[in-house]
Amino acid sequence: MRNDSRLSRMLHVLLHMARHEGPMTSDEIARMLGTNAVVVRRTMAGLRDSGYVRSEKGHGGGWVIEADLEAVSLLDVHRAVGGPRLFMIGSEHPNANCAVERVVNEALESALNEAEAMLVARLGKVSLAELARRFDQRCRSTF
Amino acid sequence: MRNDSRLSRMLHVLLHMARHEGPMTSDEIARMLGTNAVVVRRTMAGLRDSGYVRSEKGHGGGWVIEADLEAVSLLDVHRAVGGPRLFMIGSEHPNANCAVERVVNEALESALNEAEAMLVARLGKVSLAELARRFDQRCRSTF
DNA sequence: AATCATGTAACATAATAAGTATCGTGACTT
DNA sequence: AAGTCACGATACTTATTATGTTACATGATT
Repeated sequence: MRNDSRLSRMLHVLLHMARHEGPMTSDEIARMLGTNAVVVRRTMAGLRDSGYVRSEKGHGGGWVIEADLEAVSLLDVHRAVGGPRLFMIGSEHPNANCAVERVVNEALESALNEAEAMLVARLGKVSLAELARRFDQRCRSTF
Repeated sequence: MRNDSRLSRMLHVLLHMARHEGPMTSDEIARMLGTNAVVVRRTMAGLRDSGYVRSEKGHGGGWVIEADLEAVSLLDVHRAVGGPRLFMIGSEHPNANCAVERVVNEALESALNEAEAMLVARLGKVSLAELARRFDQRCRSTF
């Protein structure tokens, strides 16, 4: 698999739901994302457990957004979908016996931790509402 | 596979070689890393192509470090081993048709690019010599 | 000539997101 | 009450990529 695109996909879905009246079915969402309804349900389950969306069965059922757009950040969504590991690179043996290895790993992990802290801060600062506003602005500016 | 540990491993090896007289065989290195000689050759090939190490066949052969420790940064080594992708997360469809998707992906990629720039800058600022000095200091400080 | 060490190719393994098929369950419609 | 719709859950498959492993060829040294 090339990339973990769960965060990207879920943000895409949440913003659509925010501008959509009534529930959206997993099938509709799947077509939107170019994937499968089962994948949608699987990924949205995390959002449901976090209370950002609600799901309803039966006729007229589907997914409804419940989140306060101002209160939910991209970081919140990242965590809701499982908060996967961010970096591809790293070290085996975090606590190595070899002194050389320890020096190397401390240098690497320090750099990685700093980058992760920045990324987390950055994602935590942007709300769903902010993204929605950017979308609205972009739409208006085409006139 | 959990993590791409090629950078970590190669730094570990380079620092050992910097403190080691004469060539080290792939087998010695493999035992040091807890892996296989073929994996060592495969990974070290990148360092050889970048001119950081030299390999010699036959009796008394093996790997010799050639890098100027002051001139080679962790970033250089990262690139020499293939410069793999740094982040696990990202978006499919960098240039989506959907305006919502574009807004989402721009926000994500902006944050990722910023974190990547910081990480690259951080790795580019540390030289092999600096790591070697840290190692030497740590050894001295145990007396 | 024998031995040692690298170079290379081919194949296996592990981890994980994603894709797919299937069946169960609850809810709404008629 | 029956039928349909949509989610829930399970199981299996696929794709990707670093890593592990086996085997053999090539070149250098003794």
